[in-house]
Amino acid sequence: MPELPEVEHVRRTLLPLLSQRRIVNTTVRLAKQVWRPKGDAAGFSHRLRGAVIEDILRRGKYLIIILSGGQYLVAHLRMTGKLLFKDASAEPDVYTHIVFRLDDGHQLFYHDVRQFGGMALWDSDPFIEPPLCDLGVEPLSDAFTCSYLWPILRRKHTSIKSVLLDQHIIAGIGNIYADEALFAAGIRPRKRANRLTKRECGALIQAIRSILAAAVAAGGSSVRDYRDGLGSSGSYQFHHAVYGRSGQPCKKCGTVLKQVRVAGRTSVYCPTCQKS
DNA sequence: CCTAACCCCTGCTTGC
DNA sequence: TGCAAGCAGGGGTTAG
Repeated sequence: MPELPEVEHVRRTLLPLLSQRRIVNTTVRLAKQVWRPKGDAAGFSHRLRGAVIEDILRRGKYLIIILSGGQYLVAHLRMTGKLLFKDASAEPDVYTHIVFRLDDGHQLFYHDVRQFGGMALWDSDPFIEPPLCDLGVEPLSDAFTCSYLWPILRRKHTSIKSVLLDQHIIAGIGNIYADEALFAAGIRPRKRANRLTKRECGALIQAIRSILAAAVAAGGSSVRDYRDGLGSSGSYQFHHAVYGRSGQPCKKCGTVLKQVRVAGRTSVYCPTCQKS
């Protein structure tokens, strides 16, 4: 469940290690994880040969590796995906589905137990086409304001939690940070989006900003699977107020935290601190 | 257009 | 102790 903070931390750990490295060989061990050209392991590997990694960007939960020659390697880790920087002697295990060998002998492993993630190779600007062009605002950018979010909330009849998880509205929030932000803003996950007050909208934006920033600084949350580019855990899970704490006392008021299903996701909240 | 449900997948947890 | 069912969930797709 890498969300924005985890993906951003992966980006930051990998960038200095991969920058200016040339991909000398690519081995695809599970073709379905090559999303573009779809399932074409040979074409994917062939086109990557000799490409130099120039930069790594992030948009929402996507990583965009900028390559020489006008190519772009776009990765989405979904639930259990990892991009791991390995030395020359490392051997891929059964969950390592793509192996990139670099000119300095190091390797980059795409590792994904549940095989939900994947990588796409573009030979033109991927930002102007789906799925990247359809993503909503970056929540840590200056564009994430009440004047952006409030008009959207007013026309949404679904739960506020569904809105936070909708990548077309805000890019990068997943189940962990949706629950944490709603707790910090004092709003229950099942509350209808169009029932929020403008004050609550403002509080929610502030909560999302501060929580995501703190989580990035902590290297993300390692709940089950998430590891950064060097295989290290993050530490923000120790700061979770509600996620994964159903049945335990609220850290603010002591009330037992409740668990409900919202938008098909498990959601934990404090019945006292969060208003419906 | 909008919203909810389903599906993909494997490892871990739960319950009998 | 063993085994099966349930759960975890991002996002594309399908159904209503």
